Amino acid sequence: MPESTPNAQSSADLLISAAERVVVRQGISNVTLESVAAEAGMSKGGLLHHFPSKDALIRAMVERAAANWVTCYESAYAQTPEGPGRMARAVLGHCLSDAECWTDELRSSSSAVFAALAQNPTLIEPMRAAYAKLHEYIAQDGLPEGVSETVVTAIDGLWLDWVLGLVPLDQARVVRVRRALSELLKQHGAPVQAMDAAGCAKVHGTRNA
Amino acid sequence: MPESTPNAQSSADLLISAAERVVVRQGISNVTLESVAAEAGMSKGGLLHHFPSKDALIRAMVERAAANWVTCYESAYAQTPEGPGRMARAVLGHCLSDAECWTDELRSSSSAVFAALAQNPTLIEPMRAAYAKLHEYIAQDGLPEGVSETVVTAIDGLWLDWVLGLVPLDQARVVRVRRALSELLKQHGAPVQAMDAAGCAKVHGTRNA
DNA sequence: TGACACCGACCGGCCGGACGGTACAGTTCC
DNA sequence: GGAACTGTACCGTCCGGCCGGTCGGTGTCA
Repeated sequence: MPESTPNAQSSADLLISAAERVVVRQGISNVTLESVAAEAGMSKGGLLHHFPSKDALIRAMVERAAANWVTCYESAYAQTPEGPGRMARAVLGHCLSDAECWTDELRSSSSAVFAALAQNPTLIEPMRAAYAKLHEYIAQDGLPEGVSETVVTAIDGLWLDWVLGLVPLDQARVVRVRRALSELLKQHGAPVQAMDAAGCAKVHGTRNA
Repeated sequence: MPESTPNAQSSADLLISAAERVVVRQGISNVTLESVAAEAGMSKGGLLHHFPSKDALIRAMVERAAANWVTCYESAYAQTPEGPGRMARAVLGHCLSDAECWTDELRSSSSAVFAALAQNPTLIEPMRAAYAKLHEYIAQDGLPEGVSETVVTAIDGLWLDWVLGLVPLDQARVVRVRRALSELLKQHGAPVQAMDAAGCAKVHGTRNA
C-alpha cells in the first residue's frame, strides 16, 4: 500500500502540482495534456488514465486549491482570539503575514482559477463556494457593516493585482496596506495580534514547489 | 473621410468591441479570429487585413482599455476638490459610484486583460503602465502611508472578485465597502463628496454594449 | 488603373481524446 | 512452488477537428 509510506503523494496529486507549475512557468495557453504529462514525467496516455478529460484535471486543480484556501482561513480563525472582527483579524494576521505565503499558497490557487477561466469558467465553482463560506463568516463578524468585508476585499485586491501582473509584487506595499487595514480594525475595537509569520506557512497544505 | 461622420467608428474599433463581446459571452477559449470576425460581421480575412495577427488584435484591446481607464481616473481627479487623498476620493467617488459603471467600462478592461493573459501575458503591458501611473498619484496623495493605496486596492478587489466570478455581483456589497472606505478617508481628514452617479458614465469612452 | 477594403479557400500544425497495447503485482487454484 | 488469471498503472500511436495565418482573388471608388 504505497499510500502509507511517508511523503507519498498520489499520482493524481503529482499531476495537479505539475499542472500548476506549467501554468506559472509557461502560461495558461501552454497548459496542454502533453505539457502537463511531460512536467509530471508521464505520458499523455498515463495522465488520461487518472483524469478522463482535461476538464476533469482542471476541476481537480480547483478543488484542491479551494480546499487549501478554506483550510487556511479556518485554521487562522481557530488560532485567533474571540471577539469582534475575528475573521478579519485572522485573515489579516495569518494570511497576509509574509512573502513566503504569497509565492506558495496563493500561486497555486491562482493557477487553478486561471486554468479554469480559460478552460471552462463553470469549473471555478469550488473556489466560488470557498469564498461564499468566507463571506458567511465575514457577514457575522460583529463589526459595523462593511468593515470586515473591506479588509478581505483589499487583500483579494493585493493578491489579484499581483498574479495578474497589473502591479508588480512589492512587499513594502503589502506592509503598508496591512498597516492601514490593521488600523481600520483597531479603530473599531478589533486590534490585530502581532503577526506570526511562521503561522502562515503552517496552515498551508500545498508543499509542491 | 468616414471618420468625420457622427458616431462613426473605425473598423478597428468595431473589431475590438466585437472581441470584448466574445470574451464576455463565450469565454476566453472561444476568442478565435473566426469568432471575432463573425461577431463583427466580417470575414476572417477582413479581420487580418486590419490586425496582422491575433497578438496585434489583443494588444489593441488592451491599449484601448488602458487608455479608457487612465481617462476615467484622471477625469475623476480633475473633478475632485484639491486636498489630501484627492485621487483616493476621486476613484472612490467617481469610479465606484453605481452599477452601470461596472457592467460597461470595467467589463471591457477585464476582457482585454484576460484575453492578453491567455494569449501572451506580455501584452498586458499597457494596462500595467496605466496602473503604474495611478500608483504614482496615489504615492503622493498626501495621506498617511498606505491609506490611499488601501482604497484603490480594495476597489480592485471588488472588481476582480466580480469579473473572475469568485464573488457574485452584489451592489449592496459595493455600497457597504464604499461606505467603509469613505469613513476611512474621513477619519484621515479627506471627506468624500456626495456621489455623482451620472459623473461615472460621463467619463467612460466605451460605448459598445 | 490603381489603391484600398474585404473575401474565402486552403495549409500546416497542434491539441484533445480514443484505443490497443505492455509491464507487473497480487491472487487463486492445483 | 508455479501456472493461470485478473486488475491496475501506464505507454505510444493515431485520428479528427480546430485554429492561426497565407494568398490569390473581387468589388468599389477616386
